[in-house]
Amino acid sequence: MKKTVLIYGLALALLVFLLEYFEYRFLIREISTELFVFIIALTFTGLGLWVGKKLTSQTKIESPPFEQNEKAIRYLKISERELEVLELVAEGLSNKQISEKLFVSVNTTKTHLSHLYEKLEVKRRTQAVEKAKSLKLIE
Amino acid sequence: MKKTVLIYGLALALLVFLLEYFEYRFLIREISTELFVFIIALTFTGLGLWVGKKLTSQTKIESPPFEQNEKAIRYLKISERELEVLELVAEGLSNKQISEKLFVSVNTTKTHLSHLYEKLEVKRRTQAVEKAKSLKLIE
DNA sequence: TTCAAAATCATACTTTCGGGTGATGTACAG
DNA sequence: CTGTACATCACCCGAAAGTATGATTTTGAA
Repeated sequence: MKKTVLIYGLALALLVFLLEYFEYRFLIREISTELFVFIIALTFTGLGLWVGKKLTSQTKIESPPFEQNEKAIRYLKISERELEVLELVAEGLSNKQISEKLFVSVNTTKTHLSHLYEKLEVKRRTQAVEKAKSLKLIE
Repeated sequence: MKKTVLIYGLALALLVFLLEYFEYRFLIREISTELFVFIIALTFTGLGLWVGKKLTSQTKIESPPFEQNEKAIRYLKISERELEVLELVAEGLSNKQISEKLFVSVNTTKTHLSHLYEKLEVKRRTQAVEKAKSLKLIE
């Protein structure tokens, strides 16, 4: 942002001096003054647009890139592994599929899930996913 | 947008003519040419910035208030009742709870769900919810 | 080292889901 | 009137999910 302003300032200064240097030699006397003014106006309009775009494009946020609510995770004492299971549940995987992905037994997955249900105060996987999403624990 | 461009064009034209009219009378001879150029540059930079802002501010959308994809619902031949069940499933309710809410038997709910799974080409309720949300069938 | 939390797994049991099939009633278009 | 779509319900069966309890191992902090 500061860089943009600096570049713009330099460009402006340079142009002013160039114009000043050439003004009586070629431009002003050969082309009409109105055209001269028009060219300057157009040039700086372009520059203004460009700068405006530069300045706003950084402010404009397309789609918030998902900020995981780590505070909530810590507060609810949800462990790494439990969060992994939760993410896979949210993808619609069955306990069996989750177990295969994580290289553990189905029993382990079920244990993790039970703990998750307690911590999230829910009874079913669908509710867990809903709550986790609303709390931004997962995407 | 078109209005903005029009206003901008008129302003530009007007300014050019004004400057042309006054150029030899007062400005050019009294103030230095470099200052003259500078003022024009600054003015049109401002205009450029303003126009740029006008053009981009309309593109920015705050938060789309959820537009149900009715075309998809029709295309997938999902019935009213099925959609109701789907919404309740998405809220994390069990088949039993859904049945009680809709005053039907669990069997009916299960039948609706079976049809939904076929139409959505999924196997489980969690996947159905995921797909339905991505297709904007439900919120 | 000791203690606690986390991760792992097991066994047993209950509940819920989902698939398959078929039946009935209604409403609506052709 | 007849076929089609929809909604309703039932029964059965197997798979998946969830509960309860207990055990072992790992890990990291006190």
